[in-house]
Amino acid sequence: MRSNASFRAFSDAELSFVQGFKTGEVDVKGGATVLSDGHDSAHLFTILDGWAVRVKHLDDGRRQIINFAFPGDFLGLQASLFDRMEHSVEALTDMRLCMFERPRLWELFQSSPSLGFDLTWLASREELILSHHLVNVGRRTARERIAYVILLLFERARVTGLAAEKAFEIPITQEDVADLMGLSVVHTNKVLRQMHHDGLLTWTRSKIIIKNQDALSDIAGPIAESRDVLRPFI
Amino acid sequence: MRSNASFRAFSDAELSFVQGFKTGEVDVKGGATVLSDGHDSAHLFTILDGWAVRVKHLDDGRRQIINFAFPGDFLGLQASLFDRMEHSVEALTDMRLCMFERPRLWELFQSSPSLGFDLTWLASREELILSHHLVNVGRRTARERIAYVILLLFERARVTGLAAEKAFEIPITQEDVADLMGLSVVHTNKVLRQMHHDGLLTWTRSKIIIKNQDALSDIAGPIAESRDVLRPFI
DNA sequence: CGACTTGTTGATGTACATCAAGGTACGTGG
DNA sequence: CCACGTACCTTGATGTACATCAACAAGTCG
Repeated sequence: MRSNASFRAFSDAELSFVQGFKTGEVDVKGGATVLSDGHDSAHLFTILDGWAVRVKHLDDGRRQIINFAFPGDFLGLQASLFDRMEHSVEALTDMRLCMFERPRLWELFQSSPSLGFDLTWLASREELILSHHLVNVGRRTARERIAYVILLLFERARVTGLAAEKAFEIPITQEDVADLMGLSVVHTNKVLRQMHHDGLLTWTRSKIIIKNQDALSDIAGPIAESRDVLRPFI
Repeated sequence: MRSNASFRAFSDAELSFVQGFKTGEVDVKGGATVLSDGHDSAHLFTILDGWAVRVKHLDDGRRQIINFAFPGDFLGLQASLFDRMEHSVEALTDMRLCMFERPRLWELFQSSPSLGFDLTWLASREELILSHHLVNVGRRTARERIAYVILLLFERARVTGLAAEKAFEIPITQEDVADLMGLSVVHTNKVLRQMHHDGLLTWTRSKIIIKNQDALSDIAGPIAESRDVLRPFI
């Protein structure tokens, strides 16, 4: 874990505390539901490996992805603070999770201010990303939204180590992009084809190649600029 | 402040700490910009009185409201954690703010775990609300979205003490609703007129009367259910 | 091998945006 | 007090970016 570049360095004191706080690791199969809407959870998780989505299913089948979740992200905080999930978390790939006991969350704040601070940092950062999604879905065209998502995924894949120079593999379908950005699959596909035709990128069966990053950035706009500060440990 | 029902009870220790942490109060005129996009801020605020919006202005004039902000809400956390605002905060009404020094944020976590915990709670709750907005804007019809906002505002006005039984005054225009829910003003107005015609509500110049709350709730769906837990002090 | 998932494409439909015009309240200066 | 501007709301006509429907192609999997 220490070797993973997406975590910040942490002190020995923090390390020993985290070791005590942690109750084990779990493996989850791709496609499984990690946390489910409407339920509570006795555990908190941080992602050690694998990708997930936080997703809201409406009763009539409509589906909105709230955000992707990557290694280093924290899962289940809402269930802990509000006694109930308001969305589900579903594994996109096989995952490895670090598990904590929920009742000890309060203990964490008392014993380790720095880790408490990190938690606030994570929650605030997640909120920042959701505000970006909201701006995109609310006020930007399909082309802008999709360029934004592509760059977002590219950035994340790079950090996670899935990406080569300009090409990367992702466990994401076009339907996922559509459900994140409030579009239909069909329209998403058409925009993607158009972008392909314009020489911006290639998307073939979960492999994406960026052909013209500058042009994509222009379309995506300043909101896509990475605010990728060093991420806290937890 | 203690008398305001939207804050939780707090201990004497917390009280004295907060008194020390606080550097003063500020009054802000309605319409003023409290925090501006792209800038940093040397201060953090909690809202003692008045309403605001957190809003993103795109270069071509498009405008997305990220959320409303009410008494008890915390402003400027993002600027503190990420050294830069990614949206502006604009006062809708005259406001009274409680001001803190940003460098002392870290001190807060060290001295008072309970207040640190509250901060995480607030950040997580804001994230929860943004996820609701995202689901609405991404996957629900104009009518659903607007019913959702009406009930949201009604709930907030009640807590803030602006609302009578079924009628309330708000410092919000139809344009604000449109910009929150990713709609045009014109279409928002048409839906509102239709709702009026259907006997659901009346909206006349910043005064709203709920005529049929059950029907509105049905349209708004379960997402509008208030998750209104007791709010922490800070 | 069929069943299923994912991607692709064209035809058609519609929920929304945009444009244009006017109406009502309220403020402000003469 | 009136003339004027301005902010907000209202309504109809027109346009379009998107959704929906339908069909098929190409993997992939048990």
